[in-house]
Amino acid sequence: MASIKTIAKLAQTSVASVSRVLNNSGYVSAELRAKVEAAIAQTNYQPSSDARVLRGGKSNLVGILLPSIDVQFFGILAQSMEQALFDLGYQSFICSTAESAAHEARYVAMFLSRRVGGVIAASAEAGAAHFAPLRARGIPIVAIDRDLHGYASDAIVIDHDLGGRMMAQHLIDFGHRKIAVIGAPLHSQSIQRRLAGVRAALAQSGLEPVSQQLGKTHDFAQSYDLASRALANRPTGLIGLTDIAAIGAIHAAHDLGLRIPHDLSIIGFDNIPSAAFVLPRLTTIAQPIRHLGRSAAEMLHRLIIGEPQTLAQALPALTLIQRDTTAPPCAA
Amino acid sequence: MASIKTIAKLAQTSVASVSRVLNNSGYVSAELRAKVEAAIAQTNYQPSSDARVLRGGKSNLVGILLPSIDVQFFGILAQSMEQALFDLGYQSFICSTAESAAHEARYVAMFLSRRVGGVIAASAEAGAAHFAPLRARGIPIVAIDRDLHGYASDAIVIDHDLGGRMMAQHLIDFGHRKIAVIGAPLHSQSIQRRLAGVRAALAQSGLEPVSQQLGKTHDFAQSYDLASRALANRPTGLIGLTDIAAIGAIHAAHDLGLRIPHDLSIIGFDNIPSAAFVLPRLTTIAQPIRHLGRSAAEMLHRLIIGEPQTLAQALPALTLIQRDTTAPPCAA
DNA sequence: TTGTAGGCGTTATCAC
DNA sequence: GTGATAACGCCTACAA
Repeated sequence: MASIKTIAKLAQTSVASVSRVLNNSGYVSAELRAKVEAAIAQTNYQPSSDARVLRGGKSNLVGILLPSIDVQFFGILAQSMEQALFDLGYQSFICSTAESAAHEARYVAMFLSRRVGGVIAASAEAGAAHFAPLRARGIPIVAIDRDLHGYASDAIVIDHDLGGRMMAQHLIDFGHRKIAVIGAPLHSQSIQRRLAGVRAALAQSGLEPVSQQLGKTHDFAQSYDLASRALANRPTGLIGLTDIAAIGAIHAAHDLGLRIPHDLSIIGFDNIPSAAFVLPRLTTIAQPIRHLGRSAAEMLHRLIIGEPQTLAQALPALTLIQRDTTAPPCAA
Repeated sequence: MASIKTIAKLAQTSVASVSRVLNNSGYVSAELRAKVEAAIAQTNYQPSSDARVLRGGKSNLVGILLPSIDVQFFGILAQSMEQALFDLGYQSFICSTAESAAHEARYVAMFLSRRVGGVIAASAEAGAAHFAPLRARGIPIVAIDRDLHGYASDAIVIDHDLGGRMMAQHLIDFGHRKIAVIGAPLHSQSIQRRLAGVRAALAQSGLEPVSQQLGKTHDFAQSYDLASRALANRPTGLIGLTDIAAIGAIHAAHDLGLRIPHDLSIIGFDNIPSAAFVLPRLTTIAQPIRHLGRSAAEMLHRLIIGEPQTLAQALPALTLIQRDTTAPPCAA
């Protein structure tokens, strides 16, 4: 593998001069610079990041910890973070933890040995102790989607509680009284928060869910099962804590012969692309996913370079997107 | 940052001994080992990968080049590769290239400076020259989903041509004669191959697409537009070169008042999770996505350690999954 | 304007 | 069994 020495030899000069043109620091004659650049081009030489880091430079590596990237919400989030970070000069390890603390711990150990400059995490557990070694070394951590009480330097987390309230209120405003809630994964902090918001709004109207079904995995098939169970209680409105849950519910309702929104109103959360492309089109609360990703990337960057944070980290608001799955309940 | 020296000092011994317990090589007395391990635990010390690599070790880094991970097909693929690779001891850079050769080149340069041990790529361009520097250094490249003529060490690519034929044949077997094709992104090699397969099968039955609409971006909204255009030619069957295309077509047909499959049959390709959760449920050709990802990871690993490849890299076959969007054409 | 040398954290080679 | 030490590739004083 070509090293700086190889280039120096090729250009008949010293490593110091090569280094100078590489970083254009110090003086180099135009002539020498030309020779060196020729050698570099010819060899396709790339300085070793390892050596640079070892020498005392920044690693420009960042770790991204997400439950998964095979569900679209996190796929979009991951891509927007990776791209923003790359443009800022960082390279990312995108890690899928499957909501498992054990997995997270393994990845954290890897981050440590790779000397990452920062971490963005949507962790399974709020305030998990395995983040302590990162903190101890002063490595900044940005929490995304979910808090990381006490361990995060900062956070990009939408108001899930409010989101939950919005979902419930939308159905209540339409006049629904028999409302069911389904969602997964149950141990996800954001899901729990949304659920709390839903229940709070319901309670304010003197209501309680006629059925509440939480599952472990975040997929259509399970959502279908949860919804089937919930529908046994004959709600007129159903809240999916994610779009995946809501879409599963559309199918369950369909298979039960229910017409949407005539017999059953359904609302979801996230506004993933599929939400607009199911039939009927799903009413949902939109999260500005890409925006969140970019914000997290920029926030981490500021943390890494030690720039003071702009306090007013105004995240774009959640917005209700009314499509075709919600309407007033039909007098039975 | 704690280094091996810190540990040595803490354990009152030399760096050499610490290194020995770290890699348990050579002799270390139980007593010394205990002291060293205590120091390591206490410090939460992790040896620097950079230094190890510099010293001459393997980097255990691999680069994964994909058009994107915000579409589910690639998200699933990326996650399965990353996980398999991590279990094999590698860390991955998952890079979204947006089908752009320029992006790819930037990432390749990064791979070079990071000294990755191998690369898995679904490249925008077959045989793109920017892979040459990797080849030159003997860095193995596994092509996935799409060939990389001349640049890949090996490839995990399904038979897209066959897949195309299967789609067309399914509709032909049902008796369809007026068949349209839509898909994107048009410059993707796999899309082109599937299209070729479709046209070949059609030609064998003396047919030609009544409309062929290819778009640039891989999303529902554009698919909707492509389908709307294609439907102007009144096909009885429509082939979506991806599930995304097919799902967009379902919506376009729906908005035009067409009943599926009564007025129009639709078939897709990939079998992403959404395919089973649209209404009506999409008939499609299933790719074993996760299996492909794992295979690519294992193949790259074998390449990296220099183990001879098992020639019979039997990939699981493509399978037709008939659901509710295809049926014989209705005599108009 | 250019070159020499030291040191970053590791591991392997050699003495002791 | 254990401890110095060289070397990996790079950058930066410092010397020339």
